[in-house]
Amino acid sequence: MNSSVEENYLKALFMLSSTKGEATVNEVSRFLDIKMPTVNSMMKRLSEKGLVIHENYKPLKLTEKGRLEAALVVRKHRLTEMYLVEKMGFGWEEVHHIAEQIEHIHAPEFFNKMDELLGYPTVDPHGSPIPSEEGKIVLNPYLKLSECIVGEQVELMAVGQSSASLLKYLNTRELALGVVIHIEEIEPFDRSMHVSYSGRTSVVLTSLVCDSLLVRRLNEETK
Amino acid sequence: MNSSVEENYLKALFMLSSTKGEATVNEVSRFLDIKMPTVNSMMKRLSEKGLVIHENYKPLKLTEKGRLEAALVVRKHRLTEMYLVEKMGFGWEEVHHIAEQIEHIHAPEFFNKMDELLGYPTVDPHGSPIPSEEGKIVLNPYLKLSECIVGEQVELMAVGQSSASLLKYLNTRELALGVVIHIEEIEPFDRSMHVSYSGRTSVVLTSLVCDSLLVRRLNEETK
DNA sequence: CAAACATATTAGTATGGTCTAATATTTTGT
DNA sequence: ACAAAATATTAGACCATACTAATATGTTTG
Repeated sequence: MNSSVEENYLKALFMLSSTKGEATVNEVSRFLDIKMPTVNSMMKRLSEKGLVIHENYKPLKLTEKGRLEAALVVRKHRLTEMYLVEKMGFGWEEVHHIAEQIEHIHAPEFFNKMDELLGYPTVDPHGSPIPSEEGKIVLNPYLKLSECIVGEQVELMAVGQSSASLLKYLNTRELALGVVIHIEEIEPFDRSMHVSYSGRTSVVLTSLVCDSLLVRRLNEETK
Repeated sequence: MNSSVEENYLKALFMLSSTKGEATVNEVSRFLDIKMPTVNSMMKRLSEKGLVIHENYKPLKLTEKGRLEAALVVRKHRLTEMYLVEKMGFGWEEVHHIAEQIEHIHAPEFFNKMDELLGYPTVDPHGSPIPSEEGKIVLNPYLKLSECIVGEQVELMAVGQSSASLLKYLNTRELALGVVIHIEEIEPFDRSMHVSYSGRTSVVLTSLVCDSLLVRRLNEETK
């Protein structure tokens, strides 16, 4: 059984290495705000436990076992966040620090119950996938709005980063999750979009906003 | 801020000293299954933090501050148990070990939300009071069924100790929380009771069972 | 009341998880 | 390619939380 501290290192490594498949001691150190020697010795321990591959002066990698255990922590975190928002009525900005603690609870039945009550979601409202109990994750579930082209119809599924200001911005424009957006026009020089949705037409979204909105295509071929 | 380990010592002391107002190092040691010297040095620390009164070779007492912080841990534990049962559908036997972990989460808003969703309960189904946010507890909320007299009508509010066998026993007799029990007769020689409820009459409950059932009087004077 | 027993304390050790300072290695820039 | 900078590692310290062994105090009982 891993301690919550060990779980935090695994989770950090999981997230930092998600693209390149590896991460450095320095990156983990900055991410967790823990000094490098501490990270170093912890990585030695995790390596002895068979969770991390750590050769001197080389980047860190998770073993398959380490990847699984890290994914389960991420699963617990994201399920908790969704549960707090969907079932208890918290706002998205309030739940992170609670989930950071609850993710270390050792009680699979507790998280499986949340999963059940939430209807087995595979992604959270930030577009981040929720790993399954087996550590599986759906990949690239959503698309950025900015990657779409003129004429497409898409459904708003999640927001990439939910700053208070962005959420407020979306609110004032009645852009809620689930809204169907039709792309009318894209300005080539600044990549801003003219879109219509819910009766509104020619709403302009800057490229910054379009980069933050995660959508699903609704065209015929995707069905 | 107290660590979860410190919180466990405070909670132990709170529960062990609830009747006499004090407890010994030995009692805490047995209760937590931690060796006496460890308890001793921890009590020294808690004493320095102003949470415990500890004079050499004397019993331990909580200070007012210590009592409050302990009560808040108990509050978190009992609210969590109730929430898991009432809102998530767990059975009473499953929730203790989950609550033992969640009680150490530092997030008042989380527990206050549970409290709100539960309708601000003051006692849990074992008849144990749930301390308020200010550490206040209702005293002697319920009565044992065995303390009642012939002719009284009472409502089953809680069970003193919920062993699997007792719960099963109650189940087979359709004795659920909220059932109104009428006391028909008490056998003087073994203190067993003949009671009626929900259409059943002359059901015999042994004194052992009557000691475990916590009830509330329904007679006129109590209103 | 004194011996035996239970309880409490002190002293010393270990491990997990953190730090700083010193040193080693790798990467970067001229 | 070499010096400087960035990164990584080792060594040594500290605190929290546990332990065992040894000792001290308090309680019970013949």
